[in-house]
Amino acid sequence: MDDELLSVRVAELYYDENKTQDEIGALLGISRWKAGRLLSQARENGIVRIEIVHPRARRLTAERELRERFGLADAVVVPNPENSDGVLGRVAQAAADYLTSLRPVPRMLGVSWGRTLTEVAERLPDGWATGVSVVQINGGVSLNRRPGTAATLASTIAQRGRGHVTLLPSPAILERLSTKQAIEADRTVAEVLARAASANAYLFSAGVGDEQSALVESGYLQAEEVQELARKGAIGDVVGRYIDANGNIVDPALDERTVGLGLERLREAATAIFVVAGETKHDIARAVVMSGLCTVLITDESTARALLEEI
Amino acid sequence: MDDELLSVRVAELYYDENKTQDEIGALLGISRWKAGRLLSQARENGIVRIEIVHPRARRLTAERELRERFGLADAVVVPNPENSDGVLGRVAQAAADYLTSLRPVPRMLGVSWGRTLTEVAERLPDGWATGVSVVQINGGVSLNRRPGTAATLASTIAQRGRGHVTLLPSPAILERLSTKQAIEADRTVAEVLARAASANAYLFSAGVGDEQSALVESGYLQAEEVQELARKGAIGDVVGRYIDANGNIVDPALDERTVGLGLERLREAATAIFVVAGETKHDIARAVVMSGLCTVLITDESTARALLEEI
DNA sequence: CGCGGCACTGCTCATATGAGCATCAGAGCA
DNA sequence: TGCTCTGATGCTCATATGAGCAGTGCCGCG
Repeated sequence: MDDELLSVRVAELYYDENKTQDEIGALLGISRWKAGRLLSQARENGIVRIEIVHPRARRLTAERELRERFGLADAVVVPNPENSDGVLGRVAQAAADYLTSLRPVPRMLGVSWGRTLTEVAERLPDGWATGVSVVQINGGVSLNRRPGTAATLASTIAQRGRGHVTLLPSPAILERLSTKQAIEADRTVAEVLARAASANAYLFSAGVGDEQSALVESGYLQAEEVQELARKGAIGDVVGRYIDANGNIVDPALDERTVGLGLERLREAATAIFVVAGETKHDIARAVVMSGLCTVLITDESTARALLEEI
Repeated sequence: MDDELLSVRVAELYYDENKTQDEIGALLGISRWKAGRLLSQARENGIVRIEIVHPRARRLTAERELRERFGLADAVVVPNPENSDGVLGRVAQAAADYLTSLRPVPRMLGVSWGRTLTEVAERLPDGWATGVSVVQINGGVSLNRRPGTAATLASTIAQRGRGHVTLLPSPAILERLSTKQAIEADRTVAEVLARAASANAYLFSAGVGDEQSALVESGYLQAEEVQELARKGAIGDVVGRYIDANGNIVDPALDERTVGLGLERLREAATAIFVVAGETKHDIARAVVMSGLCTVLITDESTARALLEEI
């Protein structure tokens, strides 16, 4: 009987029959230590596969690699479910879990909006914090076709955290620079922006630069404008601002007309939690992570692998 | 954080990060014992799945149940491969392994023939035994369309076991009873049959009672005859003899014309190794096992499950 | 209000396990 | 043949683990 087969036998007796290595040794006519060594071999060679099957399980090895590779403060990676839908839910759940156990508890939390963050908000348990101030970090009131999502999301997070919300009463992108400057000068808006800049933690996601983008759906941009941005190298948007693969603003003029927290503030934040899920967002995720826009990454395994597979 | 989620975290740290339960306790702010308990829970609830992936792995739990349920001396169950072909190979490999490690080494081994046993013979390692006498237990020389398989199989087993083979020089089934009696009376045949009856171990498989049966393919029976047998309740054949679900001979007249070891000899044998694989053979496997035709069963997991699922 | 039952906790102690080390057998070579 | 090197073996000992037990707090019930 060759060594590999013996490994298999030992592994079977140990894991399926839960015998002790001593018993296994006696049974197979080998010493206790040989049994132990064969067992380690079996684990190393992948003959024994140990898997943690649970929607809220994580991939700690990938997390460690991400932290090291990109200098992140933290990373959370959840396994992809069998059928690819449900990823968003899992990642959102992980983000909710992360927020809940985040220490120190953030006093002021800046949030952006979008489908991903809505899912996160819905999964936050009641009482996830006590007395958190939530502030919107980019505009989006009223023009949204599904009205109120942006506001609802932020206020849900605040309510469940036993705190209050400050909404940013402004469109995300304005048509004219002068209007943008005017609205920014307005005291109510200026105050919100100041609060946003002073938050000690941020929670945001990112959009892909295509026609299904939330900014297009909400009417802030035309499909053609997005196509033009893509031609200029845009791969997606973060808090309403389009960036290229290096994390740079693609169209400074457009960016000037965009109301909300600047990317430089995000880059210097102590805690910037980036939540991203799904095959379509691999590229924008890479841009965000590589250009230092976040300190914490929460994502799915397939995205994590894509990030780590880089040479 | 609820208990289930905590279990998941503990399992991750224990199995993915191989930390000790002590470390995990410190990390999650629980006692070492609580960590241990959560780990057992995780295993019990199936959150942790430990699998042994190897073509030669076995299913020891099923084996134990089979032994207990059917009073077998031994049972070997191999996992079904992903794609259903390859089962026969795995089971044959298991049978070869079993024979190789069988103690006491059989001095005289009675073998039947068929595709399954051919596969077994091919997988026996050179030198699997030293000086084994192999004897055919049912007829089949010459009429076989793939000539020599039956003989080759037996002599391969003998050669690799450093022994010699005794072939049964007779058709499996004769057209007339008188011919059968005459050939049985012939000294060369009678001697072989006597040797067959005196073997201390048997190795055999079974055929399903349909038109693709080896007995039909070899020309011993017509398709119509098999259909007629099926109408009478036959579910398959063992060493050339057709039996019903209870293990009884279906057609005594036909059985009288069949040359080879009787089933009653098989039933009283100290070691009768039955090798069977594949979905189509579940019924015949059940008949053989339930009617005590074998003392050792070697099969695949799906067949084992079918046998055990009985009420 | 007091009591028994029950689940859960953290302990003690026996046992199982892995790391590190001395020993040994066999291959390769002078 | 005798030598050295290498890889495997079985040991000692420190550590990790699980079984069983006593203490604790909570619940429902009289």
